[in-house]
Amino acid sequence: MTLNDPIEVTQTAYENSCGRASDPEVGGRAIREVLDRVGDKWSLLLIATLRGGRLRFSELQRHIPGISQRMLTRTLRQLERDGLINRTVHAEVPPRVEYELTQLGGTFIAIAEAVGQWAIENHAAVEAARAAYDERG
Amino acid sequence: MTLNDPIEVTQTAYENSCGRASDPEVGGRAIREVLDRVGDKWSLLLIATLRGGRLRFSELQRHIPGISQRMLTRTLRQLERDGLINRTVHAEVPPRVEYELTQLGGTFIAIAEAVGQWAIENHAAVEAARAAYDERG
DNA sequence: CGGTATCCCATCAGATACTG
DNA sequence: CAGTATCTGATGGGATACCG
Repeated sequence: MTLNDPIEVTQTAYENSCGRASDPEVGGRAIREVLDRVGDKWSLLLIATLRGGRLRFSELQRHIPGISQRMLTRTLRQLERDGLINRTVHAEVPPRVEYELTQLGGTFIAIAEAVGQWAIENHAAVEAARAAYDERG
Repeated sequence: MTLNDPIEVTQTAYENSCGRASDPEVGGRAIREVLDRVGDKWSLLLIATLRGGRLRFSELQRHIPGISQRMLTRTLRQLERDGLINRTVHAEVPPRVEYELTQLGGTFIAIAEAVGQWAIENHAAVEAARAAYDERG
């Protein structure tokens, strides 16, 4: 499979990726690979926030309430290392640093969309399930 | 939703979910809610593994190499509490316990598919980006 | 078979202080 | 402005032993 293949989720591709196919470990590793990359507390949110275009450090901090300076820096560095975002330092005083999704990072937006969408549609059901479970003890 | 439906996300729904809309915090919470639920090391993999139908505890353990008994139990309990899987205890000796996706859990399969698919298509590019980043220092 | 209970360590992540 | 450095408590998760 090449990088230029269209993104379409075929049954075969899924079987290869999710643990019931001939080699169950392939899918397990694939899923955990991507989770190790963007399954943390802030990565997905950062990708989603950068969807609209480049933003500078302080703008990201404002767009993502609750993130600490330390975690913003760390998450940005990790995403940069993984090739999902670009970091541009402008030689000015005061310094200006801008971040934007790479093309590779852009391919992940569909995932972020799907996750956000699922949350909106189903969080009420999950809350209800929790309440029921906790009440039963 | 059936398993073969494409993942379709409307622009409006996305804007509501990903931090550039009128209330940025809504999307942030939505995404982190679902990540807190299935963003851990094993949940998504478990959901993917249960896609093909009900499995008992020991079968799950065999299907997911590397998971400890403790983490399998913990993850199953959490997913059960959140209403994503059902746990059925058969009153037999020796005991038999089976797990299966609920309807709500089934709606999450599309996410698992998308994540697995993305990993397969892009993990080579990510590896290359990492190597390049690390070489530059 | 399908779990619990306990111990232990690595990593995560917030707070705070400092810097080019 | 955009970080780095350090400290600290919280959480994650494996290993092991035991149980109904």
